[in-house]
Amino acid sequence: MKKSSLEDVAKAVGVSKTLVSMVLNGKAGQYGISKKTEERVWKAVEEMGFKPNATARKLRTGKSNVLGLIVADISNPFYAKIARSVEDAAQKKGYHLLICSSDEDAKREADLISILADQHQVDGLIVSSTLEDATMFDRLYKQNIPFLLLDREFANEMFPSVTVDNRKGAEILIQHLIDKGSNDIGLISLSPSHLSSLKNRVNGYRDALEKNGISFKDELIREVSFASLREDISKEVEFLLDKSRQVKAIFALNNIVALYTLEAIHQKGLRIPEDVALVSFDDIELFKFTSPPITAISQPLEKIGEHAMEVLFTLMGNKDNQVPNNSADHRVVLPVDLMVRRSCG
Amino acid sequence: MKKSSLEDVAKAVGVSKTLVSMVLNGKAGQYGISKKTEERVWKAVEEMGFKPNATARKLRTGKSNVLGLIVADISNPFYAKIARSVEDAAQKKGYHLLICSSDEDAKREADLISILADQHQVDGLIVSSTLEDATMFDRLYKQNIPFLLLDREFANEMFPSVTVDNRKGAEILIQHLIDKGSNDIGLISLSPSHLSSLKNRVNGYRDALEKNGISFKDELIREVSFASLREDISKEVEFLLDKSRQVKAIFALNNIVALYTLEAIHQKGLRIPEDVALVSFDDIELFKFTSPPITAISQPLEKIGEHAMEVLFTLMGNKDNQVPNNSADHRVVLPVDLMVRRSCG
DNA sequence: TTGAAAGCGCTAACAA
DNA sequence: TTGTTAGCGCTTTCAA
Repeated sequence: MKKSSLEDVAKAVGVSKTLVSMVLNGKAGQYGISKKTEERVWKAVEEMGFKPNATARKLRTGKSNVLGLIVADISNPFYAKIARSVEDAAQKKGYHLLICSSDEDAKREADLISILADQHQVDGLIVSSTLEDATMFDRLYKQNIPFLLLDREFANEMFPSVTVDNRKGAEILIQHLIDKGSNDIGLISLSPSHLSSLKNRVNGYRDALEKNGISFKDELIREVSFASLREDISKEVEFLLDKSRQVKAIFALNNIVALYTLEAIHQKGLRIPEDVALVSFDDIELFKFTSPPITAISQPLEKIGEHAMEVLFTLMGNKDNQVPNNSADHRVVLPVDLMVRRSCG
Repeated sequence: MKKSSLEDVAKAVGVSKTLVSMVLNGKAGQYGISKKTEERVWKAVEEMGFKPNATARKLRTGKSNVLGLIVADISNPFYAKIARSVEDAAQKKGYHLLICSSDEDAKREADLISILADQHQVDGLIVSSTLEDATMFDRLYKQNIPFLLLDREFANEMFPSVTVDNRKGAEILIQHLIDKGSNDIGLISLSPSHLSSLKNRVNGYRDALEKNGISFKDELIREVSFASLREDISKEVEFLLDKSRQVKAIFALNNIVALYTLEAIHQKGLRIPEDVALVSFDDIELFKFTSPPITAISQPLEKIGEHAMEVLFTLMGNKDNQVPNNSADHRVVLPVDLMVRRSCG
């Protein structure tokens, strides 16, 4: 069974391809095509089960209704939720998503960006970037390819982005710990630690200490590697919870770190929150079910997708007109919520 | 900055588009292009940062290196893991994935299949289908579009598929419960219950009872709706754990059901496993961290992706030759593992 | 060893 | 109110 083309439909109806194309694109009125002809076209389209070839259309118009989404790891529930949120928002506008995982690998991410932008020529690109320098995005900008940074941004650049208020979130979280009586709070970060989201969380941590007149101790900030999370975290938990340090609470900088930290604490035979409190950024479903449930900062995931699409949509409409990509309108920072559970008393 | 085309490269080197195309596709040797010319072409390609336009290529050759993946919900960690597994396997062969969620909605799934197959004309389609009848896939078969069913299949059809041994898995799981002393075992299924994976799990449950001479009680099989899981499950847990029924264990048919069941049991103030045991199909990371950790059947997720790509790859190579889609070689059933944790004593 | 030309299926400018 | 034609960027005959 061969797929039918515009030409087949045109022949069947006895009109030109042009006319069929016009009807299909809802321009029958605009071109003053007679109602009767239009109906005959629709009927044939229906009967033949004709579906316009998106590839040909893309080649001609430059529009494919496909967007690229690059995240660190689609199997991380946090990104999976974000992806779903973006998918839903995109779907409402008739777009679909090419989803790729970069594994926080700069080379891989750069490759993916190039493949999606240069080869597949997606209409727009949404990236939760692991890159440290912005040249890749400068290039996209110069190439006039609409793109949007998600979750992470670049310090000195004004690229369009949708992020959450990481700094404020961390501050609220730490303030909560302090209110609960913890003063010596360990922090477990992870590399690549240049990520804006992580940096801002550390800043929020410092803000909270400062506001409460607690002195900042460099040695309480630990960093583990993405490649060897489990072992590193076990070691750092050991380090932080050494009696000499009097650490009574640990701030895990993201959901995965929180999980391994929880595991490490359990393995040491310590109780949460009696022996040590635990809080995390990136609230995930799982945190409701752990023992004990973990207090965390929750991000407005549905909003993230909605805003992402809204901004990107604007950008895509503005491909070659005056509104510059670096307009402040194109930088959205969403508020976060503190989810209080039982992991800090 | 405009993207460069084959023509630009050709002009820069002073040769024809044909030649550049040949070089780019690694056919320089095959056509006897001189080493010197080839080098000049590569140099120009490099300098100009030329990337072949995948859309144009697709239009000409029919190949896009894009596959479609349709799952119920990409934010369900089970599907997220599967997606990642497929992504990795696909990536190794140079393919990327258009990922869509159907929300177990038949209409939506059918639409997605049509959009991916007919409009975007993906090279292949991987579907974890929620459909009850197979006409959609009959159509794909007739259209010669390579596709593969994942996780779920159709009872009387021999479509290519990669599934796990749901029946055996459920049997092992229930046997484990019986060994631990449970005889009256409730089962919480969910609609759409026509899914082969779910049906087979119920069959496995019956197999185990039968082998142990335990009489099957219809009223112990409960079904909840995908749309109102939480409330339904709360009700069914209430029903099953009513004293009159003496149910000492509950089998949750998938991961989401398990979570809500866990929640419902906790809310009733009952202890697991002392008051009631709980087991689940679909092992997910989370089950290691719940209180108590949940005994479950684990599926070989990486293998699923690998086999999926292997089968699909064969199919794609066989688009129009003799090997029929319904060859037994194209139906893979993978074994599963019992992960014993603390939720059944 | 290389090039010219046709054509994949569509849309849009222009003509009628 | 409808049709003709060119061309998006590529690959692939066929010819030289």
